[in-house]
Amino acid sequence: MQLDFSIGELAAETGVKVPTIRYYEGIGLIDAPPRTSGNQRRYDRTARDRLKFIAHARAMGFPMDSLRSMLRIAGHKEAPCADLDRLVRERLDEVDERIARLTALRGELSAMLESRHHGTVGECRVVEVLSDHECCSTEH
Amino acid sequence: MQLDFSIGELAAETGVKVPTIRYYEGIGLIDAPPRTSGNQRRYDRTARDRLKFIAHARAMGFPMDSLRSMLRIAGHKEAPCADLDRLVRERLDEVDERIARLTALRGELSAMLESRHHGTVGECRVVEVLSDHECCSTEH
DNA sequence: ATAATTGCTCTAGTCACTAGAGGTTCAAGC
DNA sequence: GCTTGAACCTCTAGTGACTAGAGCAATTAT
Repeated sequence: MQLDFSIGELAAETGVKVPTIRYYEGIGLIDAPPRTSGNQRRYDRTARDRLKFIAHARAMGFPMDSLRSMLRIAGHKEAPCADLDRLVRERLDEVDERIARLTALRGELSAMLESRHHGTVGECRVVEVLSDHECCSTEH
Repeated sequence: MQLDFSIGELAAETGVKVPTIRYYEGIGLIDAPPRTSGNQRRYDRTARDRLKFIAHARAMGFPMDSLRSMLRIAGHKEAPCADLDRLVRERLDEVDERIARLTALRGELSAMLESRHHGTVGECRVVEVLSDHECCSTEH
């Protein structure tokens, strides 16, 4: 439990910005670390790992809520993995759905570009398509 | 140019909520419509189409900035389509990239689920993977 | 004519940060 | 040991794109 990192070093290690680290502490996502006699934060490796976990999960698009759940679960090392698995699976489903929606959108966008128009905005299919949801083949 | 819709009717027609319509007016995304003698907003079909355009483009994930550009361009009916095309093409590229990133993420998530663990969080690969970016095959 | 609904403006709240002011502490060089 | 400059501290306020609520006025239906 050595007190190794200043907040700046922690930021450099994890890629999370200094004010964001303080913000995370403020909202209770990470614990308040011990301080030096001069009131500066000092973090240990455990804190660093926890912040890496957070940074990575955020980068993967996990919402803040899921993060809190995951952190809570990850704290109970003897607990069953099922809950954690469920969160990951939910996220996986979300990702699948977003891929599907984006793929549909992709089709729409490229159809817009392909439909030849007469060179002026007035006759342009892009405007038309964007104004009229009915002409889309898919939902979004 | 008949004055047909109250703000509530416009909301019902377009799917954009009433306060959001007022917000759009406030930030100058749509024009301030004429008012009744009692100071209520009355919209015509042109305004409705414009709002539909906005709603649809937003639903397709166009950022607010692109929206403003598109609206500006769409207003000049005699202008060439090239600028509008460029916006759509940019968006298409963005969508392609997001699909690629999500697909990579999908792989990571399902790999997490597949790697068999021993039933407790302590040995769980999910925690490990989330803590350690190095073990990822891709960037996010 | 009255009641219910819808509308009006204005302020403030949300989330996840980010920026800045104004002041203190730490680490390095001399 | 002292000084300098970078990094740290707290606090307030701002961001974008809305959303919620208060308190009041207008419209619409009965």
